[in-house]
Amino acid sequence: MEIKTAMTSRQDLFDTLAQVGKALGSGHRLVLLERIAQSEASVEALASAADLTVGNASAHLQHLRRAGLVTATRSGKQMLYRLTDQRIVTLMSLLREVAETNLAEMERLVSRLFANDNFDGALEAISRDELLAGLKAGSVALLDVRSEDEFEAGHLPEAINIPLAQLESMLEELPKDREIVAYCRGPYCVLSHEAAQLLRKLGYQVRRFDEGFPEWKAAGLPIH
Amino acid sequence: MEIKTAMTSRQDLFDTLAQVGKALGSGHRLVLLERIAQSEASVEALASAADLTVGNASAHLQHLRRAGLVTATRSGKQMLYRLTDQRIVTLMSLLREVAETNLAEMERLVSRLFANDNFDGALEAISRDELLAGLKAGSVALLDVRSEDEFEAGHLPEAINIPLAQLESMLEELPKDREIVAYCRGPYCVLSHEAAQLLRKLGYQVRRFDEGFPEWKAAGLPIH
DNA sequence: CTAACATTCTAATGATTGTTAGAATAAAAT
DNA sequence: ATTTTATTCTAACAATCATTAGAATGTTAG
Repeated sequence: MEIKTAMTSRQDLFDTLAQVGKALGSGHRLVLLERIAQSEASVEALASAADLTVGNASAHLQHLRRAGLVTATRSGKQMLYRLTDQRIVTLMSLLREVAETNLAEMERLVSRLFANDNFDGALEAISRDELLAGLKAGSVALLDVRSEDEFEAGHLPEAINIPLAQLESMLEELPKDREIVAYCRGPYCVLSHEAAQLLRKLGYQVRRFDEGFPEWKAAGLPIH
Repeated sequence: MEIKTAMTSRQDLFDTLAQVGKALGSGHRLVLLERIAQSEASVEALASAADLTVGNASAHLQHLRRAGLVTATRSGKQMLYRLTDQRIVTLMSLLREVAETNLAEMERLVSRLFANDNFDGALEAISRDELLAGLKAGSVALLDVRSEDEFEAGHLPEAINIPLAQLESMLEELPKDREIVAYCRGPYCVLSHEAAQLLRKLGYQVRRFDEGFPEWKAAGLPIH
């Protein structure tokens, strides 16, 4: 009898832990989390980022909320969702690493996502350590190609912001004397990739950062 | 059209990533993983550890396998399952930390699991850093209260193994001159807790380690 | 070759989850 | 007060998942 209650409370504990796992067990929710990690955002903004109906997005957000991954506060008519905890970014990075290491399909999907990268490896990514070294040496300029509100909510130091859609018409903003490093939301965000491709076609020295703003912030590096 | 294919391959990628999340989204699978993290084990052993029928355990193990978290090799009539990757232990630790930080219910469940700890805080746990310091100073003796085969498959350096069930009849094995630190499978394993309680009742100087063997190993610390 | 054993597969069941459309709620603007 | 806007809730349905019992597969021992 004693043993049985011990067993069930142990199982209850793992079931509760599993709630957090379950929250990470939906592609739609992972996309929502990736977007929330950039900046707090309204249900409508999140629904559009994840390509969901508002009702459905709201339901997924409740799910994330029950799992303790996000919190919501009201601001006027809107509810703004944010991550409860920077460790959630680390959790997602680790999930990604484990998946990339152990699931053969991931490799195929990643290369399909970045499929138009057919410029003989020129669009190779730059790692966090290389980027830090380049920034210290003053040899690279940072370009943030996310939307303005994501940029406003936080960005890498010294970065300039040109959302991808406006890039071609705002080339004069770019420095000519340094290599440009473009970044965006994270490893599976295509914005920096497309920016790098466009700029390279136009003759710029450019690479993309292989992570994004949330990973930089979660690593405790300085932000603005 | 181009955008649509980009969108779907992006969604496919997150869906595949979500497979790993889903694998972590079941209490039964988390219990299986905790046990597998101790040592490779047969389906029957795993089923019994998680209190499942063999068929059901097998189905869950297939699920974990498809998610890339475990691999299986045949040894005679048995299939032996093991973790693909030490990072999975880290992933579970992070899951636990996030859950404990952000889910109020976790606290209640943890304290219920260790409910008979009513010895005025005497059974307080010792952290990894304190343990390392104590080992270096030679002031603590390590006691592994897991089963023999888990111990054989790997244990903390200098630890002696007395499975909990035999502890009371093997007290002469314990050193009298040092504080004893008991450990077992991990933070949610009750074995070390019950051992510490028993020994304390018998007058020993004893605490429990607040993690377990898998976390120690995943941290890259030396094992035997 | 046959028997015994460990595991996986299959089919059927109930339980849980994802999704949509539309009603209900809550705050802000007219 | 009424309307508009943003979000959540409800009910319903389809899809997926967990579980069991039993058949099928593969391996070892006699």
